[in-house]
Amino acid sequence: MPFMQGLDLLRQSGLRDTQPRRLVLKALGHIQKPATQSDVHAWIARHKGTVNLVTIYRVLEKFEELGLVHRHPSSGGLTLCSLPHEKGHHGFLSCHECGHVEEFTDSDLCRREDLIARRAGFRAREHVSEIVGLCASCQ
Amino acid sequence: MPFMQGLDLLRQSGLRDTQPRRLVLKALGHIQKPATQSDVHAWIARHKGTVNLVTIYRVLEKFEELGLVHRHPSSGGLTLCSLPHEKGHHGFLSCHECGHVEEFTDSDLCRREDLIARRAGFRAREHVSEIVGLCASCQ
DNA sequence: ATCGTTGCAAAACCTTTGCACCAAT
DNA sequence: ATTGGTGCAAAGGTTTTGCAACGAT
Repeated sequence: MPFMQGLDLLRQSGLRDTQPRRLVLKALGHIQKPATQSDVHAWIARHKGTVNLVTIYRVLEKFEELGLVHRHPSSGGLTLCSLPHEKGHHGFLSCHECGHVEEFTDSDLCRREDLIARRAGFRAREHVSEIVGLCASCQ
Repeated sequence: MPFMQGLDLLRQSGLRDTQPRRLVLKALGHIQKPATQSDVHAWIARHKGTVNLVTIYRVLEKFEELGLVHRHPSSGGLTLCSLPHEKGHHGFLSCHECGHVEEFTDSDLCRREDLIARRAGFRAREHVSEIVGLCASCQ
């Protein structure tokens, strides 16, 4: 149950443990692909739950602030963070066939990016990176 | 005139050379930051031009297909491609202070990304990368 | 003359806001 | 009891669509 971590994280952040938040967490945990607010809404409805779409916007906004949910560069969709304890920059691997997404961290990649920035006179603050391709089971 | 390349590219692609397309190209060439369709529309209006917003959506859609315009990962804004001849993956450096954007290519970064993908069982097809920080003149 | 492009109006969508009520602490 | 969270209705904004007219070749 990867999404049980979410509830702990909520409490730690002083947020209340409510039904809508639990359901959104559960939905994201099952969908396992970048999803829109509307996808989450539909998933919950399909599973006999009821959460107002506006609430889903607000819940996901909070989750994103907490770093519990990430927004994907290319699709704009949202997913549960799968590496909630790893420090540093999180990159994404996305399968363009089945939509499967994995996160990764790689310090060599980070260092390289910092170097590129420095050479251009930039002081890097954050990185965004996504690798799109075919996952193991889609090849 | 970096955006004069655009007209050539249009002809090469068999597209017609029209006033709206010229104006959009000119606007992007001057704005030099990630811009929305509405930003481009406003720029043109401010410079005594008239292009319907719907047309701007359609023009930019075409430009993006041609690779003449890029969409930025973090902001979603559009910019003229500044490295239209460089082969391979284009990454972005963006300044979060002034909005200035530069593109870069870096084969070491690409190789590293391919390696990360391979280790996860992915076959990489395309990369998205953006480095957000402070540009030289904003530090 | 042909057919790609554009403008207009409207529809369809997506996201945000205000406010009253509800519920977790 | 307090205060954060939620639902509802409505507003605001963005993007898309259909169709007739226009204009580049």
